[in-house]
Amino acid sequence: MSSKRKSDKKVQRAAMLLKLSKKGSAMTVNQAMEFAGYEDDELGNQATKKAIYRARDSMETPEKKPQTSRALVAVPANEPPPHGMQAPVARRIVHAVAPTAPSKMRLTCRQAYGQRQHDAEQKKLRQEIFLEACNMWKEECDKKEEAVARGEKYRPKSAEDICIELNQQHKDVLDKRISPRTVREHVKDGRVGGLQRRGPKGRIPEDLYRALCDAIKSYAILSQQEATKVSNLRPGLIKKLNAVVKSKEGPDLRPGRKLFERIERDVADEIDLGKPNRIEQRRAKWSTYSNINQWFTAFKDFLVQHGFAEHVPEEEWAERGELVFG
DNA sequence: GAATTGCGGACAACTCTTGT
DNA sequence: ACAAGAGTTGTCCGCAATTC
Repeated sequence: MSSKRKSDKKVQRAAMLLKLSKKGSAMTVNQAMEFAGYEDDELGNQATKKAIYRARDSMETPEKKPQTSRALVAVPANEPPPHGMQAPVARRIVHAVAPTAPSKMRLTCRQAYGQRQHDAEQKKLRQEIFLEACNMWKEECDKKEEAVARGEKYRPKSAEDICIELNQQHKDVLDKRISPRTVREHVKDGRVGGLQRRGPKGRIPEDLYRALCDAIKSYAILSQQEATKVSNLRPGLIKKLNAVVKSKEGPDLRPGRKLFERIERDVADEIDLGKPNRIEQRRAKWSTYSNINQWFTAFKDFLVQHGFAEHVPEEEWAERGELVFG
């Protein structure tokens, strides 16, 4: 077989893989080339890639990519959900292995709370890193502009490189990397404030929304300190929030659990609505009168026993106090 | 060849509808 | 009244094509 025919076969194989991968999972052209038998040094060849694209396009039109449900990972009970559940790479792998919708598996309360807290922390961290990337790239763009104005040449660091650098720096703590695509868009549009949440804007003004978050946070923290309302804290809060929504004039808000869930997501890293504050509960227990009294009695005995102080008879306490140091 | 951009799917947050 | 699913809409971001 001639080398040309061999190479044609590889192009056809890669094109077929690329086409088939569109049906259930996304495969990059490089991956298709690897599977088709191309060597590592051939993977960067643009001409070959173009030939593969042409071959793919000349094949019959692939079926429309089916809608896939979110990747759901089964988590053993009583264990927090694993980190990295939402990594984009993982999503694609799940699609490739199971294109049909997997049956949903409910998380336990503890897993769900753990997941919410983890998500909120990740959101904050990602926001900070994203802002840093935007600032860095903007600085590079400004430098380039200034250099051009002076008639000089300046090769700016690319958004891609900046993101690679930051993602590498934070790879141990960041589940989902930041994308240079988004950094470029934000800087070009002059957007400040970092990543915005997806979806339409809510109807509640920002200051009111923050006030609601603070109110729920305070209420939850106080309840947790009592450590007595574990079982009904969440539903109780939903009912109270609904009552507030219904009683106030302003934006047309409908009562329901959705608003509460939104607030819960936003404050999840600061409180945990599913558990009593055991540490606070213990602290409260320690700080009772009898405990403090016991500590001081023991401390008094220690001081007298080791000769740091002298015990005063009870009838002289009013005049000299309970202990005399010296 | 590296960097950027257009396209489109995925996703998230919302509203609306329907069933209980 | 409430829960759950469907539908809608705006944003994010991966891929491939295009530009520099």
